[in-house]
Amino acid sequence: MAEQTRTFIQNLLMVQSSFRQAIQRNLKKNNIDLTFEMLQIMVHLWKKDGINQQEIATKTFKDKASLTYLINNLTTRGLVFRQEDPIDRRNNNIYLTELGSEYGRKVKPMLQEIYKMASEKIDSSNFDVCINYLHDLDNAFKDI
Amino acid sequence: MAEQTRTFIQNLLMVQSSFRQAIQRNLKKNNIDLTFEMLQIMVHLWKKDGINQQEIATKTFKDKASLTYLINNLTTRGLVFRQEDPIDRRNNNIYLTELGSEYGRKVKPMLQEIYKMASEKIDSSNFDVCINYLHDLDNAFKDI
DNA sequence: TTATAATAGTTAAACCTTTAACTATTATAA
DNA sequence: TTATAATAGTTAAAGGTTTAACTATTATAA
Repeated sequence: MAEQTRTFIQNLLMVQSSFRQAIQRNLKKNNIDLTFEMLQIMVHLWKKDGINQQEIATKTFKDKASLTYLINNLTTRGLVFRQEDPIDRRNNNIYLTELGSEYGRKVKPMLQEIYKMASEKIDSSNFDVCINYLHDLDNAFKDI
Repeated sequence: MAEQTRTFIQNLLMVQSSFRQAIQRNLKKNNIDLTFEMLQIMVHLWKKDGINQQEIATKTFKDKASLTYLINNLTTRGLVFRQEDPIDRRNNNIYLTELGSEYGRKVKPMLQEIYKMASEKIDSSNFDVCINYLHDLDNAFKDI
């Protein structure tokens, strides 16, 4: 029923906002000079660097033009650098600097703690149902 | 468990992105010159105008500074106007213009159709569980 | 092989968000 | 009553997003 979907989206945007604020608040509290968006990029690079901008864009649901901007900003801060892929010269592979890796050792535990604290207030038995709900919505919107 | 929450947030951001794109796509298809953000404001005004900027900000999970910007933009397009509240002169009450109301008669059915189409692909029996999941997450992040 | 299409990235312009400092107004407590 | 706090809104600066047009490179099909 349409009104349920409307309500769900409303609440989804609410969570997106409170999540964002929680992240920003904790970055600040820990004196970490990163924006929410930069962090989104870095999280993926801490898992695996040397991936190109388009891959990062896809993983973070961002536009490739946003990636140009964000990678510029992260480069300026000395956290990452671009390296042209010798096999396919259209690609810029993005690598962490030593400083970029170091940030990870500080920030990843902070993130883990945030997720852990949130998890303790959630009834995890509903996880699968809720993830499916999100997937169904995502597929629906992609076709509309 | 923390990894579930991490996954949920990831998927939530995915849905937020596909929802946004669906809205933008359909606005464009129907030649409606509104951004996603302007639409968020207008949706609330079509329900009830004469509310102040802070109320709109709260309802849309936006900052009051964003509202100043967005109301300026909507005013420029001739869709709304500000009116100082005579009872509490700190407030700007926002009213629809005739053009703003007219937009609603075109855009509201489009939105309703989007929600309706999405709803048809969702198992609505899980709605309550999923809304509660969102509320729990929201409360958790507000405390972190 | 060569023309064409697809892909990765950049740029510029317009738009939106966030933060902090600021003004104006109203509420509250000593 | 008056000083103080709280609330609504604005502003400026820095940052992020979106779109379309663009370049460079690689893949594909005639």
